[in-house]
Amino acid sequence: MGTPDIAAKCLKMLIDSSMTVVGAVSQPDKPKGRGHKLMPTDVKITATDANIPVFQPEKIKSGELLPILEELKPDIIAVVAYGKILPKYVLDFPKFGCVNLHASLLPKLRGAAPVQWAVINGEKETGVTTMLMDEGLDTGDMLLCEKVEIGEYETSDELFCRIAEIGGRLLLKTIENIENIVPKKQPEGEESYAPMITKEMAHIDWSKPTDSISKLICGMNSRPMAYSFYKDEQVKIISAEKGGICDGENGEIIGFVKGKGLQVKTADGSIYIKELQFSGGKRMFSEDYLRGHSLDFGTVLK
RNA sequence: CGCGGGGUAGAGCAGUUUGGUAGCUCGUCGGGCUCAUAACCCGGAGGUCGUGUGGUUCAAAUCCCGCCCCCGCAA
Repeated sequence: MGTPDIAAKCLKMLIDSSMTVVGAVSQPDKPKGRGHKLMPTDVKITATDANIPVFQPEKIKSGELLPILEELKPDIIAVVAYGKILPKYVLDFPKFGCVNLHASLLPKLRGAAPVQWAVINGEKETGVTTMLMDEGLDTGDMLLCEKVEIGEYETSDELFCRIAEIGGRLLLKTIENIENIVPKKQPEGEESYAPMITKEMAHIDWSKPTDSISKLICGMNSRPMAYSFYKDEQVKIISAEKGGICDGENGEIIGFVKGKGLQVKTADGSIYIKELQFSGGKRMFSEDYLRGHSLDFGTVLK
């Protein structure tokens, strides 16, 4: 059971393994993208390609999944970013339970956006954990886990990519050895949460320190992308590099430094904006942007 | 039928309203200057203006029609 790309990647790994995948469950297709076109979910695409039956119930809380479970008779259910809480009747159905892959070292960063928050918080490492699901939010007993390092300027997207790979392998390993792995309770007192990322969280506060802004920019890449306002116009800051101390107001565009980018002052230093994107425009290096547009230096980004 | 912006030289843009010589900044190549530092001056190369062998016209980057692609918002 799963929905987006990471789930599809795991599904693909399971399909290619010695396991028999009897069916896939995904969120219903929703209109998305420009023009509100109905798009199939990534899991649906992968499953369909492999001729595996796909089910997309609107609701599952009140038993909607039961007939499907009874027909497929799964020994185990793998869940990756499905997007709905699983009710007890589903959790209890398979002989070996429901195994979930979560992109953090539990009990840290439980919730919807563990990868982004690991980056935004400036963690040096995070990881992936597989667990036996219970009715709580990422509270099940842990099966296997693996650490993953986070690079200095690594974006959420890049990290996600690596985590999908590592996580997929871990999930496979967990399922293959499910009978021999002893579940461990999650240690208490170390819980933290990673709520869904909202647009507002991506709004850069230039009165914060350089490190924290730099991490926000990486963490919000590529969705929703950190942003600020230049004279009432929204600018997405795609990538940036940390810079040294300079004079000026927080958020002020100090100038342009060749090979680095637009220098903007922060609480304790500055940041060089390498790539940016104005609304309606496409993303480009700040150097390229300045060839066709003029920016007033001294303007304070809000 | 969600709303909107755009495709012009290697890059970023103007020109389209009011059809009539293909323009600007950067880069690049050649030369000069020697400090004015997102450095300056002079000169050169580089473009089927997304696409149709589309329509209108004496004449289309510009007006009309079809198609392709990119991007912002909203979901």
